[in-house]
Amino acid sequence: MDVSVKGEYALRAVFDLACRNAPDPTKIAKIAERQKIPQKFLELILSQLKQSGFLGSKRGADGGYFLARPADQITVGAVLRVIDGPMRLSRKPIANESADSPFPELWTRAERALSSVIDRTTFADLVERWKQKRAKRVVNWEI
Amino acid sequence: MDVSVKGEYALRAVFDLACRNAPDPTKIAKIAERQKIPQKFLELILSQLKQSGFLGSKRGADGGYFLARPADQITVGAVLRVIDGPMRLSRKPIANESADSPFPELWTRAERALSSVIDRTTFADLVERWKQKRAKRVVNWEI
DNA sequence: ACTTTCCCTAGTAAACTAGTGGGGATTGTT
DNA sequence: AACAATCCCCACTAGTTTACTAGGGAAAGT
Repeated sequence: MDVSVKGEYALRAVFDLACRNAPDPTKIAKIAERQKIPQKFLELILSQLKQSGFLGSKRGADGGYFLARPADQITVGAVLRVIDGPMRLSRKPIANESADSPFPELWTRAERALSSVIDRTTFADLVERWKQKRAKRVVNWEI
Repeated sequence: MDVSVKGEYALRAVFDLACRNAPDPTKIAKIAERQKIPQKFLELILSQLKQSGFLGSKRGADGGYFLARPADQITVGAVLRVIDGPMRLSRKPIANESADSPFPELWTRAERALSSVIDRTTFADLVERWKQKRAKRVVNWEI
């Protein structure tokens, strides 16, 4: 029960776009190269992220992908959910399964806990934290 | 990224044993019947739970399985981990992958959140909550 | 026209999931 | 000692999912 490779690629791709928050599109090839993702596979993923409304695209000579809305309005959880499917601990109960079990309540608690992290973290947060971390490291190197 | 059927079976089996906290062993067939788990599959799971130290067993005419330690010392998380594998959001970094990414930190936060639920919930907790719930329901019916 | 890009459908090897089957080893009972 | 009940162990498998790859087609810039 971990995030799929595909899911991680999707996050890395969105993060890549969030870093350069330029409005001009970034080419698939560039993202693939920087993030070390098989290009054809990435095409698939980006297309899916577009269908889901996270990304926009432009085609032709200097086309590419770009964020469809500001980075502080895209959460890690939302991206993960469209790529990897709903991220629940419980599974859907089969037909006439007696729900007389202590687990459903446990699952909702667990899901809430998980959600409190991934649905409250936006890509803007990630970029900011990452920049601060880099800054810190540079300072330490200088000393 | 949800709990496998096998994982859920394991939890239900341990819960079943935790409910009747008798020291005398319970037969696989009984657990399978009560929890509606394919018997042969359950054998596999119980054996694995025994290898991992959660259960003990006795064989022969009236053998069966029993909890190897008190229910308040077995957590949901621990059981889930031995059956479904480590429950991390991150995946192991491949060889020389640059760890220069904002995700590892996010994953540890998410894992901690999840852990705060599943590693702090013991089967004793589950049994207690479940009994209270039943009691409540009965009272409501009576009124 | 021509190239560069995104776009779309399909296929596929390997791994994993959720089981099943067959028999052996132990233990309690007759 | 014979026997039945039970756990124990190893292998096998249909179906699904994962992580890709192949091969083109459509639009936009120059």
